[in-house]
Amino acid sequence: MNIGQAAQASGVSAKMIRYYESIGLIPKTVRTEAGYRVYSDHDVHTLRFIRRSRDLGFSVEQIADLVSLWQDRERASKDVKAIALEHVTVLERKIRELQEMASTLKHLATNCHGDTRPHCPILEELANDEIGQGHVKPDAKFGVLGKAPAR
Amino acid sequence: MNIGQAAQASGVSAKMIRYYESIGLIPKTVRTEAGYRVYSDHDVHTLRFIRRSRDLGFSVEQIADLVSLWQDRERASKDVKAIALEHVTVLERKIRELQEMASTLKHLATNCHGDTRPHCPILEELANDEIGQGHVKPDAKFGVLGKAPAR
DNA sequence: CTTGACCTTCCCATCATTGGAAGGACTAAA
DNA sequence: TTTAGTCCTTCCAATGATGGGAAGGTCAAG
Repeated sequence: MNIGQAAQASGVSAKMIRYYESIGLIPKTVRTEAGYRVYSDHDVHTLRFIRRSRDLGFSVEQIADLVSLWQDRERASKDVKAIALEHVTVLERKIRELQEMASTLKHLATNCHGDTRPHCPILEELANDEIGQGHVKPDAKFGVLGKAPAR
Repeated sequence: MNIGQAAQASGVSAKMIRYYESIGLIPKTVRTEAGYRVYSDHDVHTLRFIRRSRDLGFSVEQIADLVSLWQDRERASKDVKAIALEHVTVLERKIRELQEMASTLKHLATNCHGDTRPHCPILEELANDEIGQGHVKPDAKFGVLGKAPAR
């Protein structure tokens, strides 16, 4: 099957399939004489594995590890579990950061009349020189809201 | 004061100050004869406002709106509140997505022995062809974990 | 043989941020 | 005064995962 059909069947866009190939996450496929990439059901199975890993928020780097463990029949399940739990830790830290932002904002918004007058505690708080550098302090490796898988 | 001191005082890196200037979030500063940017306490105040907005996860675009409302003495507080609440909505959706990922992973990890044997429910689930396209389905505009403010 | 849907590669944009190179400016000490 | 070191300037590139689009080749149906 061609790349478009593999994309359809796996839920990974053709663009991303080519990208995954280019970075070595998936091996280079067989090509037709005309240069078209050809995919097997097995390839689609792998792409689905990758897509579900993405859906769970794993990075491409982690997915590479997961795929190689998946294909290794001698693997130790603790190696997989370690990746998963490490990721859970990151997710939970992110969740806490976002929750702190949301609760701060909700609190401020609660105290804001939201009418046509200019007085606004939200702006006052943002302009408050008393609050130090850190406060919530997003972690060094990951930001606030990222860019999109966007299927 | 020079850009380095303004960076120190505001918690916004010199790099970012130049960037914010280049995109018009802050106005161009006065320069010394040698071309050095010069900042006042007022400028630092604005930079702190911006930094705190970033800490709360607002996008640069939203911050531009907030800054202009902040500087507008005729503003209506409802305009500020609307931006804040819109952002809360986004944050909360993001939180739910991450929570779903984390709980799925924790559940899978619980069922994984995590020993030296190869059997692993985590990989089995990732490889499970029964699960459809969407399932958790990260939203279209924002991804899983983004890049960093990283102070 | 044409049309339209597919495929190819290549480059660009996103978002906020960091890193670094090349070169000029300033400051303190020798 | 020279020199070392730190600061500043601009410009270019990379990050991560993805989409958009152009220019051009291929294929199947009509």
